[in-house]
Amino acid sequence: MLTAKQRELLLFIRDHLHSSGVSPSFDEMREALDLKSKSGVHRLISALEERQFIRRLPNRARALEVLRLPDGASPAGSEVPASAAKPVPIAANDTIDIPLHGRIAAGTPIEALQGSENFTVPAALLGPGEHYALEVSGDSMVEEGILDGDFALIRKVDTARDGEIVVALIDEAEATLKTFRREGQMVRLDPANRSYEAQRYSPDRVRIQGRLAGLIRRY
Amino acid sequence: MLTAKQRELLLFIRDHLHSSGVSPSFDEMREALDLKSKSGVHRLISALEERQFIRRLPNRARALEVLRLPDGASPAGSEVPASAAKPVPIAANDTIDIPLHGRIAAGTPIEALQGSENFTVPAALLGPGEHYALEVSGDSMVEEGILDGDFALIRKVDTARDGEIVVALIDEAEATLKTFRREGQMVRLDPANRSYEAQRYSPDRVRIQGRLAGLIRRY
DNA sequence: GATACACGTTCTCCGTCTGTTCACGGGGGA
DNA sequence: TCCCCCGTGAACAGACGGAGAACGTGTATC
Repeated sequence: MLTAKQRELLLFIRDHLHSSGVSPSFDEMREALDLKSKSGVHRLISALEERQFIRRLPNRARALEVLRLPDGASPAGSEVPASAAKPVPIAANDTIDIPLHGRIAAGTPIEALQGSENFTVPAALLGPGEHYALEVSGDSMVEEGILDGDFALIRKVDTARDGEIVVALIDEAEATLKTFRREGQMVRLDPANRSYEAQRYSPDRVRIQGRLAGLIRRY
Repeated sequence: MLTAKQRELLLFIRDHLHSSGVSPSFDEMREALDLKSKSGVHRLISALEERQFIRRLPNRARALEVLRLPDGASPAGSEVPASAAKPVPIAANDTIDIPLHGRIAAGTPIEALQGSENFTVPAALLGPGEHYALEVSGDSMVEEGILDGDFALIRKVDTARDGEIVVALIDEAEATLKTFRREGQMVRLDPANRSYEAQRYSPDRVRIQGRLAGLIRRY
C-alpha cells in the first residue's frame, strides 16, 4: 500500500503530532527524511493523501491529520494505535468515486483538466454510465438554482435533448454549463440568468461533453 | 491540523472556560498569548472557526464555544476530555449515513418524522456534529438556489447566527427552512423568494432545529 | 432615551513562514 | 521501453502573525 518513504513520512507525522501537538511543516519533514528539497516531501504528502492515509487543508500551514496507519505500525506512545481508536463506524458501501475535473469556466476543454482530485458521491445520486464532477464558476445558471462554487455531477454523454442542462464545448475551446435547445438548424445554449443572453451556434461548433446529473453544495 | 499559536489559543480558551465558566474576551486572549494587539487574536480565532474547532456568535462578547480539541491534548480538569463528552463522530471514511427525516413542510416537528430511510453523503460535505437530511418542499428558498425536491443536509444545532439558513420550528408545530435574523427583540425568518414575506416571531415561539450544512440535488 | 464603556471587527503595513509548482535528472520494475 | 518512485534546486504565492488605529455593536447606567 505504501512505499518505504511514504511509510516513514507517515510515521514521522504521527510521532510529531503526538509529541508536539501540531503537525510538522514541510521543512521539518524535509529535515526528518534527510532531504534537501521540500518538493519531494510534497510528492510524498500527495501520495499519502491520495491513498487516504492523511487528510489536509490545502494552502494551510501545518494542517495535516493522520487518518490511519499502515499495517503493522507500532503505536506512538504506550497507548492504543490510532486505527483502533476509530472503529470505522459506517460501512454503507454504496458510493462512487468520480474524478473532479476542475472548475467549469471559459478557456479549456474538460478533457484537458485531468485533475487528480476525486470526489465521493452516493451511488444513488448517479444513474448508469460514467460520471465526473465540475466546480461551477460564475452565476449564469442561478435561476436554475446552480450557484457559483456548487459541484455539478455530470454524466458523460455526447447527445442532449431539448431543455437538458449540458456541458457544452464551443469551438473545442470553451466549456460552459447551459440549457440545451435546438432552434432550426442551430443550437441554442440558454443561460438561466436574465443578465446573460442565449447563444446560438451551428451544430458543428458545439460538442456535448455531458449532461447534468446531480448537484452538491457545501455551506 | 493547527499551528502552534492556534493550538495554544484553543487550549487557553478551553482552560479559561473550564475555570471561570465564561469564554475569555479578546483582550484576555491577547494578554494570555503575550501579544500587543487584538487583531492577531482575531485572525487566530477565525482560523479556529474555519477549522471547526470552535463556534461563536458574531458581535457577541465572550461567545465562544469549544467544539473539539486537537489530538493529544490533555483534559482540562480531572474529568473526561471535551471530545469525549461530545462524541462528534468525524468518520475516517469517505461517507456518512445520516437519517432522512422526511420532507420539510408545514405540520410537524422534525423529531416526529423519524423515518427509517437513510441517506449516504460524502463526509467532506459535513462538518463535525450530528446531521440529518430533509427533502425540501416548496419554492420559498429558490433565490438561494434551494429548489423543491432538493435534499438539505442539516447540522443539528439549536442556535443560529444572523444570515444563516436554519430549520426553525414555530410554536412546536410547523417547521420551515428559512434565513435566520434577529430584529431587535424579535426573530425574523426570511424566505428567499419575492413572492413570500418575512415572518417575525418572539424568540420563545421559535426553536432552531438545525443549520443548513449542505445540499444535494438529483436531475 | 442618551450616554459611556466594554468588547468585537476591520483595516493597513510589514516581515516571516510555509506550501506549491516547475524543470531537471537518475534508477528500477513491468 | 514506459511508468513510477525518488531526489534537487529555485522561484513564487499565499498564509501566518504582529502592531496600531479606527470603527461598530451590545449592554449597562443614569
